[in-house]
Amino acid sequence: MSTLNNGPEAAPSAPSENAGPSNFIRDIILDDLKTNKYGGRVHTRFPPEPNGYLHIGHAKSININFGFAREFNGKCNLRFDDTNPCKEETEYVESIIEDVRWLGGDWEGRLFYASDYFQQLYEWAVQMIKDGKAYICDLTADELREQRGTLTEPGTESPYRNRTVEENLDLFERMKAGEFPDGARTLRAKIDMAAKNLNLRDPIMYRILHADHHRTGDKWCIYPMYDYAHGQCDSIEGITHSICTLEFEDHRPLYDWYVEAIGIYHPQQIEFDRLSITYTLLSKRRLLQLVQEKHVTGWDDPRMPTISGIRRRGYTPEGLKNFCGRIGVSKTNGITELSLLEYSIREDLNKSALRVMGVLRPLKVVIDNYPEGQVEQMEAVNNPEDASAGTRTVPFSKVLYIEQEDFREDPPKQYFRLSPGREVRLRYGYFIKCVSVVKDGAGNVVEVHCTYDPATRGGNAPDGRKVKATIHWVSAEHAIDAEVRLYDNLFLKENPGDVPEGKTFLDNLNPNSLEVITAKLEPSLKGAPVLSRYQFERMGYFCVDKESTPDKLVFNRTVTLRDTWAKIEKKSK
RNA sequence: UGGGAGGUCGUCUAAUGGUAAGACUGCAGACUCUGGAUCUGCGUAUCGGGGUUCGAGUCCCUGCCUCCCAGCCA
Repeated sequence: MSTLNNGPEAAPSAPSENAGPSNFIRDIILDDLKTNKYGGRVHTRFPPEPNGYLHIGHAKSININFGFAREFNGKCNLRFDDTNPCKEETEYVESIIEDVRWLGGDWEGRLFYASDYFQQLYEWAVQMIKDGKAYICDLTADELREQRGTLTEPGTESPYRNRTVEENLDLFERMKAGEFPDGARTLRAKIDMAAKNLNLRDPIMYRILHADHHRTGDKWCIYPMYDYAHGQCDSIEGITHSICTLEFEDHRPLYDWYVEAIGIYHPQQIEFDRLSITYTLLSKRRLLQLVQEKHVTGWDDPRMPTISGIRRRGYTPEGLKNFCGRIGVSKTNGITELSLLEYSIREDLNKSALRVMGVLRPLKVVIDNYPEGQVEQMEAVNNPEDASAGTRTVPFSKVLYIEQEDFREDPPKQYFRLSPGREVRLRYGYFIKCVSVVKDGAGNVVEVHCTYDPATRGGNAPDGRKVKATIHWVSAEHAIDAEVRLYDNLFLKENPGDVPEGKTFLDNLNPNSLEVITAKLEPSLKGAPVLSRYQFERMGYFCVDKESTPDKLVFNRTVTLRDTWAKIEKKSK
């Protein structure tokens, strides 16, 4: 660390300059590098099963696996764990590829499938049979379950455990040839029916499944189990650090057992904690249920925590990456607050999103002393955080819309916005003062009349007087309509899975997670392309939805801005 | 009551026997043509009990709590 010779030509110090806070996996890698355990290599893999769409939890894993590869000048493969033909589909493969790429994962052409290795896996199984390490078992699923024992009691050995090698070979060959129906027999590893770890009680290596596989079609009717496949796939690909989630901790002894039994290169499995976020469900099974039962419009519904959903919602890869950096990596199973995710997204959007004015819930304002028919082009800053984003003009005229919540006939204490007799600034416009209101039959204010001060053009008063509020607006004549979809949490409870007897997570669904309104937007938004992101000043970040058309703009609210006033108001109640 | 893994501010993460730190949240304030952003300040934590040590979040013993495991799922 200390360089005595720290002149300009001094060698760069330790490779961990951009490493950020430490975590236990990085420590392991660093240590392996130091001891030259893998010849200086770092090679990880991201191994999704194509049985659903990727979600934020996977983003964490992607960041870890591709991140370490990048950090240590290593490699990260994308590998589909497709050993169960009954659940896996090409649609999922395609969405996963798109999502990993969007998140910045670069597999550099190393796109693999467990199914690429079916033949090799089969040959190793034959080898294990010949070595007396595996046998064909005729027990039914029910019988097997009974004989497995329990958490506290050992299992009993299968009556088929001691078949001859010849008989096992013959039966396995015939299993492969399709002679037996689904479930009739299995190939089992001969380990120890009394093992404390249930995974070691003669686990199943192959099962018979007469099902079409999304890639191999009907070539196979026997399929390897996850445990029998995963370590060997890692081994074939030369993976050094096989990083997975905590629930596989119990499987590591089996992972190790297989690669040792076969006698091949032995990668190391390392487990970290799965991500959970408040008010959010991250379980493929339940997300699938939400889709199938149409509680949401699809996997990419912007309320879904899927990558495709949050992409459509307007989240950015950079924001997600920052979030992953903040949550860290450990082995404690905690629950991360949604506010941290939202903070990370806002942080990125604040730097990059163009500012525009849009009125979500319009209230008509007439400026009594503004010349009828006059239109002025007001100059507005596109992004105060980025001068290079430049400026644009926004039309100003006699009749405007402002936000309903920016006017109060009876303003509470601390309310700075427009109210009778009070002067506020229209952003990039003029100071206006409310002189009267028009009400409907029910007594609701439907129109506000103001006067403007021509000397305040652009937003500043030459006499130096101040206003306490600046509000956004659009010119009624020039505004364009847009559908805006306002989202709230999909679930009402911090932990959606926390349900009383007889209820399900569906009972925690937020009935108001989506509100659709028609907003009035400044005309510069005309033709905004799908997926483009904006900040509607003072309201939040919004993203053009894929259903948007040139004739009908559709925006999704990505996330609101921090709203100090809402907090004050809530507190005073 | 078997095996495995964990327990540090409200939340997430650091501290690798030597001053318990950072971020988010919350609260207070400054600034502001976004009640945004930014800035400043404040607050709260080592699961309990023993022990080793000059010194323990860290090592040892013990107790408590939480999570995972009995798919021919991954």
